[in-house]
Amino acid sequence: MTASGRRKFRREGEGRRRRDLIEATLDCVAENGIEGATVRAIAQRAGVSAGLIRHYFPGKAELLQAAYAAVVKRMTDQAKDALAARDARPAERLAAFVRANLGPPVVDTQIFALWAGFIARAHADTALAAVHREGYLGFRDEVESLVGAVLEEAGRPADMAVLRRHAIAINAIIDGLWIEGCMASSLFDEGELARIAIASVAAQLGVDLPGHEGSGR
Amino acid sequence: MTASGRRKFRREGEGRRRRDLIEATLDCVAENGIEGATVRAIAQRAGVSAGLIRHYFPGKAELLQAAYAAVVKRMTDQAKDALAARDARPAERLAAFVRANLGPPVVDTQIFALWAGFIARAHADTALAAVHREGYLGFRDEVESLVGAVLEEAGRPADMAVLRRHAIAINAIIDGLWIEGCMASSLFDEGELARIAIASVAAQLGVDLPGHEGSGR
DNA sequence: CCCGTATTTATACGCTTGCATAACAAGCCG
DNA sequence: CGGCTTGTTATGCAAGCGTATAAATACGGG
Repeated sequence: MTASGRRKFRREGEGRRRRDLIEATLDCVAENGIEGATVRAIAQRAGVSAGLIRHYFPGKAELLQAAYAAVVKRMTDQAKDALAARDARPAERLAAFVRANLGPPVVDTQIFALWAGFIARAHADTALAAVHREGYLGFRDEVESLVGAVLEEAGRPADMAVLRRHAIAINAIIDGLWIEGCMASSLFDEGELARIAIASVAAQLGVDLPGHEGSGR
Repeated sequence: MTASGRRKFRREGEGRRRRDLIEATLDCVAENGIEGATVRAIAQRAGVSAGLIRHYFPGKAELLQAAYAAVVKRMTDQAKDALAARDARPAERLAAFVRANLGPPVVDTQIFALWAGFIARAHADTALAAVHREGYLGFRDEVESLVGAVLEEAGRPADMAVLRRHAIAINAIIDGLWIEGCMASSLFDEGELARIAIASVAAQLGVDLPGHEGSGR
């Protein structure tokens, strides 16, 4: 008898392993904060030994960066899906965009925990900050171009400066409501955040948007 | 020769020491994130030995709670000062409130770093979460009562539900702009955030507020 | 079928962390 | 001015961290 206590294992492709490790990292961060994402905890959740992490990532820092990039991608993809789905009127697309960002898949305790954990760390970690900035600017550009189309449709085309201010404000509304929703989801009815946001955006732009009370119902 | 390498020290009152330790904790968190706030780092910055912390706080967790409570107090006090200063028209008070929350003392990298660090941890630490919730609800109540007064002045008193929705939206605008300002202050001119917020709030409520472009200048 | 290689595990190392403890000294009270 | 209280320091400890390294295993190509 060999008495070999060594674990059996299967070899996996690099892509698969990296994905699993990132997913395990996100689970750990969501559950116990970023400080709960230790190398050992991540490895255990991924079902591998701790040393394997350093076979696929130069260090823990790089794994965290990859994990945060995955979070950013998940959030922005959700929003962009909402845009691709409708190629209808600009006002409808803007409303759908707002709704997508304040609905169940994005407004989520776990995603917020990830966001908060990484945002906090981004202050001391310039690499994480870069990942964040990239995703953020993409989001804001999206809002700006949507607003431009909506105002054009309404016959009130706006110059760049006005457009920029609208985008900043609308972005703030979405962000603010998203945070409130994530941190105290029990305080809001289903769809309430989206309705508040759409009404607020409509007031901001001085247009009617499908889905809020002043829109013909 | 005694060869005593032991440090000289002065005895201080309890209040003073606790305040210094909290201040040192905030400095550490702001500088290196919450993970940079180790017992030893805090003690060094406070100019005392590490063991003293446990003489004034049961453990590190309680020190962090006290520090976060100090942050919350600092932020809300700033805003409430803006209210006390003017007992003029409700519209002016609301504008001052918004401006106070989006000006230099509150919009600040360091305060944001503190906020982000604690918010992230609040997900796994129920005591911190309680501290946060308390400060947050106070803020929102303030907004709600201000909005009520403004609408009353405008001759359009609103029922509770409408008031609540307005407060949620306005709170979101302030929060969102605050975050944007803290994270990318270089992207905004001086006072720009406050101007955008006031314009947005004015549009939201359908009233004129002192300090935005449609207000008679 | 066996060898070679790349994946994976296991173990150990150095460091830092929060916390406990005991020695020490500052300042008050008699 | 000497003793006592207690604020304060210094030292040590066990646990946990990220990382380095070498052994062991899976699995494809000869």
